[in-house]
Amino acid sequence: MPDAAKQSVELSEDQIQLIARALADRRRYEILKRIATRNGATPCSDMRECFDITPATLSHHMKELETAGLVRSEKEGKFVLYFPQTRVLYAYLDRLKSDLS
Amino acid sequence: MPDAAKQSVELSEDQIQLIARALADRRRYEILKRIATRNGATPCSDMRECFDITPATLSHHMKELETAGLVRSEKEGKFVLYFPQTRVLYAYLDRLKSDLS
DNA sequence: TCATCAATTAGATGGTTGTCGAAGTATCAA
DNA sequence: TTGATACTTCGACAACCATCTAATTGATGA
Repeated sequence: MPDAAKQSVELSEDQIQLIARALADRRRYEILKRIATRNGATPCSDMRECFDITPATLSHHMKELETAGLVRSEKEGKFVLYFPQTRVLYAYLDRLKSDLS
Repeated sequence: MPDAAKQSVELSEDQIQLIARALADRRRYEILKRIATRNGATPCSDMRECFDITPATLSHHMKELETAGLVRSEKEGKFVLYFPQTRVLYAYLDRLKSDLS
């Protein structure tokens, strides 16, 4: 785990729910999995090919993931790149652990 | 963490989704939190008082939590007791960690 | 400038789900 | 046996959400 991922992040109750709901959709889960395991930039186009999904639907899901704080986006010309926000994921895991065990 | 919680549990893709969806509702999250932190039996009646909730709605949520495998129930006369299934929660956390980081 | 490609937004639709009241089932005590 | 209590199931309703098509914005290259 890189140092950046160890920095603690404060998650509000609302963000906890946003994250939980973001993870509760199968497609979003798979998309996030892909972005997370890449550990670098994932272009939007990459996912369109991979998931047999409409651009509109993909855009919707990406917004959900970004609103939840699980990914960050950057524009690169006419493309969009996505980066996993590992700190937020770890903060969520820590929160689940401390709330539910 | 008790030994029982360390035993690994195999979670199917479907169960992953069931758990994620179970956690995605605020009320269910609070209910589970209460059951989990008790670390023993939590009577159904206990939650009715605590959460200002209709019996029907509570019953619905408990079924969701139980179907997801996050709690186990036992009938005690006319009461129902709930027990946290810590192993399942930990299996879910492990899964998130390995899938998403 | 114009055509093209990438992605977002708008609007519509169908399916899912959280909620409740009412009826049903099960248990216990008098 | 009767009544009360604890919970479940049923049926309905409203809100939410994933999905799509079509229209829009924005950037690139010819």
